Amino acid sequence: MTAAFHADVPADAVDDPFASLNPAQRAAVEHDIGVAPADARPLLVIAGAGSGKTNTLAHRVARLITGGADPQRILLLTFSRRAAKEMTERAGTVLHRIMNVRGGQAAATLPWAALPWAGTFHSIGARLLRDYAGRIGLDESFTIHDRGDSEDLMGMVRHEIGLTQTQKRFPLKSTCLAIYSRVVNSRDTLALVLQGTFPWCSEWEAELKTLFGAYVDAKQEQNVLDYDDLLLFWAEMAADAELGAHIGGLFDHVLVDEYQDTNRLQAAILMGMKPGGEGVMVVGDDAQSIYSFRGATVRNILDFPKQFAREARIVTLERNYRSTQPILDASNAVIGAALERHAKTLWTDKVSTVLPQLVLIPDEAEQARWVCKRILEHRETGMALKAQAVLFRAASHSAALELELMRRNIPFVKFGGLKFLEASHIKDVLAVLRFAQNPSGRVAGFRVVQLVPGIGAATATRLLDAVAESAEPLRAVEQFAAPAKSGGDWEQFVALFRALRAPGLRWPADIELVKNWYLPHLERMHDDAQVRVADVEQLARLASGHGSRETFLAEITLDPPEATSDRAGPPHLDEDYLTLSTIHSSKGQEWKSVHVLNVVDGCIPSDMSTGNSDDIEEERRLLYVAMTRAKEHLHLVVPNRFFIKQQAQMGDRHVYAARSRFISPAMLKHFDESVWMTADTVQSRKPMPESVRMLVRDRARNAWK
DNA sequence: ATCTATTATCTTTTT
DNA sequence: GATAATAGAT
Repeated sequence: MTAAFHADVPADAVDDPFASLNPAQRAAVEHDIGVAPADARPLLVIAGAGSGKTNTLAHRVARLITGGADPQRILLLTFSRRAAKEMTERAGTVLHRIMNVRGGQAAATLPWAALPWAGTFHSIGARLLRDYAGRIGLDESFTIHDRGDSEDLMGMVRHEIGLTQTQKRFPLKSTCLAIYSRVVNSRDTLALVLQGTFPWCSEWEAELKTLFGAYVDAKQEQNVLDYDDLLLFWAEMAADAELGAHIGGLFDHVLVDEYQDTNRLQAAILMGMKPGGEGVMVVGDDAQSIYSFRGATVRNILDFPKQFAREARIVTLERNYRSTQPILDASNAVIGAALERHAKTLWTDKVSTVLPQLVLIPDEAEQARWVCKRILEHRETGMALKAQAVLFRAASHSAALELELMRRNIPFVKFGGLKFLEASHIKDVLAVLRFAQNPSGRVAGFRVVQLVPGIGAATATRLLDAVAESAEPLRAVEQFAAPAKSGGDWEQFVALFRALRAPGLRWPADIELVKNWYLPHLERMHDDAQVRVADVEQLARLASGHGSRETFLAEITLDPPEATSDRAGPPHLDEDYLTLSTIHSSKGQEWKSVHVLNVVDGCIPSDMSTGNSDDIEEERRLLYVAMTRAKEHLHLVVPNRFFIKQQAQMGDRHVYAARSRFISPAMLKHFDESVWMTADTVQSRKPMPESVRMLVRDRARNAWK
């Protein structure tokens, strides 16, 4: 259908819809257009920060379609769901513009049903696994564990095989899962991962190996998959000669965004589907690689050109459309000090006399006040809150600022950190739905059953065993002899379970049933039931937007609502609000004004990752990413005194922090340095803070330990 | 066997 | 300052 458009439109039309692209972007967009799909060379686009990467990808997709590609056969893999959505919309916009330019009739009839195969690696993996479940010995009613669920299952297995009773403390379940995940995603051996990333767990290598084996068995028995399985199983399918070719054959074009943050497993998926590299295009920037803690490796980008049967073409985008030259100068200086990177210097024609600001502040409380003040000043000059953001290394770093913003009634939305899904009442509701969907899943079942008064761990285990042995889960539940004291509460649960398993049930009726059953328990268990009820209502609203219980459960775990604000639900879209975000979650975004909090050693780089030089280099890139989010105004804030929560034996304390090591004295010329000290502050410093006395006392005591 | 209170441990970033 | 394993009360 779309091929027809191509035929009757000259590529060099006067009203060229691609006129806004620069030569490098154009080269990427036009790469091998008109070449038979099977002959197209792979393409690597190295796209510097703010170089119009999204725009280029969107134009590329549109160009492929006008060139005759079938949108149903384009696979577009992005890093987040949000990015997939944005990319799809942008491509649609470009396409519509092209069609309008090239004669209205076509535009009116264009069947632009978006891109059905645009999404994250994980969500596309989930979909393929659901489609091919039968072929690979998987029951298609599988449920997907989020990180919390996976940790709980790891904990259950660890307990079952007796690793909780060891002499010396065994690693926490969260650590065990982190190690396991790292092994899977990096495709390294357990020994190597332990040595490189978790040296303090090395002594447990043999036990960990046993534990992971049992964990994998448990997942299979219970018909659950964790995040890593979505990639792992996909990679396994892709590695199979026949199945891999079949799945690869579903697509003519495979485009991958943020390729610097993919791991070896993801690269293997790509290789398995398209060993010849035909129709493969990846976009990334090694200077913005910030996810190595998740197994991502820059090697994917570096090795890409020679990885396939056909050598890849490389296009580099160096022109920056986002920031002013002074902001770029400072950012380039920071990344220029990196040990190893692809030489690439961003440039722009956006002149400005405003240098990025580096401001020294007495302490964190003052930092919060100062940032609020600057934000309001910006707004006075007509800059909406939506055009401003505050970025930080760890979610907890914004606590003081959040208080100050609330005190001043400045609306904000926070990205990153604690999620909606981690609240216990939300987990309860989802666990009920998950248990109904897949009664073999013990993590969900274990949680749900214990909500009934009088039922604890022991009874729950007996029930789950009964369910596992029975062919018909509902019957096992109905016939189960619950403790007498659970009485009516138990009967109500059985009634709920029966209703949820009934064949005629139409989503989202499920959620109403669960809500009615759960609310009384919520009142009973929590004093602050009010707020929690509002969260459950919010979840119910979310649920009604999905087609079925199965898709709702899958999508909510793969694409959790990521913003949290203190009120239930984010502010309305038409309202103006400030963005607070971890640097990781700020990837791909931009604002007119950006504040970066705590630009001190101990935060950036984080205390946690000063171990080896690779970690430190990643922290440097993190600062680079934060700085390059700014279009016009960039403020780096350096609190002099900085409160940290340390190990118990040291106690909480203030430390006198130094400016981040990533901003060397030689770089100061790129900044406008200032010191902020109010009369207010000078006075408040007179009384000795309590915690400083504590530190002295602790030191005296520790000297004898 | 369940529920409640107490003590010891660890505290980044996320699909 | 939350979480997890443990001890004690019902």
